[in-house]
Amino acid sequence: MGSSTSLKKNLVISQKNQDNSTCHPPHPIETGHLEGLQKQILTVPKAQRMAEFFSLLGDSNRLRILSVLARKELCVCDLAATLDMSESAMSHQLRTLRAMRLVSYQKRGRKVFYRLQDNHVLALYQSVAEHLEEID
Amino acid sequence: MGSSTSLKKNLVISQKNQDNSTCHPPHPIETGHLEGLQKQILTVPKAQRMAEFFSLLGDSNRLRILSVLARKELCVCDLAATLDMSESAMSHQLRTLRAMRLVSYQKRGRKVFYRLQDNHVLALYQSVAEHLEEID
DNA sequence: TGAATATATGAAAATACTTTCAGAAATTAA
DNA sequence: TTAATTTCTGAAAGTATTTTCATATATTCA
Repeated sequence: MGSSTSLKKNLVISQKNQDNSTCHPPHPIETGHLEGLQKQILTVPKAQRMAEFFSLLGDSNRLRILSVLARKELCVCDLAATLDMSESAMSHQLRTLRAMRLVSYQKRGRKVFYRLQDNHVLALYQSVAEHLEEID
Repeated sequence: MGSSTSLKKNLVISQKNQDNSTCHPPHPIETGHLEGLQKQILTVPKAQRMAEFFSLLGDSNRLRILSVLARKELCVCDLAATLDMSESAMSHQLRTLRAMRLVSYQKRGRKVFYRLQDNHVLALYQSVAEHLEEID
């Protein structure tokens, strides 16, 4: 069982806007007051890695998969049945979760059982759940 | 200044797989042992709201915008210059951040200054930063 | 071994997201 | 008022992601 992922957007791309005239009616900005700022902000590579991680949680099917696995390890077909997804779609999603090490798996007979890799992710999404209740 | 957003994927869609034969070589699954599970998992609407939130953080430009605003409120054109994005792209991104109430803004003269709405988001992404350092 | 079951995979189709482009709207200054 | 500046907007273009479909691989059982 190999491994590969999607979520490429945040991995590689960069280097747009090579010429520094980013503003469309270009205006003479004195960037002096911005330089200090530029050194402190999230670097592009870090932002990309972080965004890749958040993107992983930015899909309701993946979140539901994680919420099921939080309670019980489960094989692919039961996951698919529980969440009303095709087994193929489930398999693709599990692959991306695997690639980011959010789940681990164990083969038993012809079934493959998936489980959460750790509880860090759960903590994270509980934190978001709270935030969402706050802003309502 | 109106408001509208993207990130539609997690908002509305559902109801795929209307027929219950989700498994491709359909197999007679006894769903009895899954019913308890289905009641406890994240509901689709909740998962969608949560995914929508994570998606918002799932873009490196948006994360960098937030990281800049964490230090200092800034107008659109300075944000654009700092992060090397076009002002139009910046404006579009700020709109989605506004729509999800992660940033607020204040108009002064012809400039519009954006700032973080609260520090909840920062806390969240610090938590992810830690996770990312762990798994390296 | 052959048939059935469970999962995985690549490619194409279906969707979704982000940026650019062209131009509108609002504000300021001359 | 006219010109310049700043931001916003809708639509199209460019890119990315997710699902489906067809098929491959692996395991079990008869």
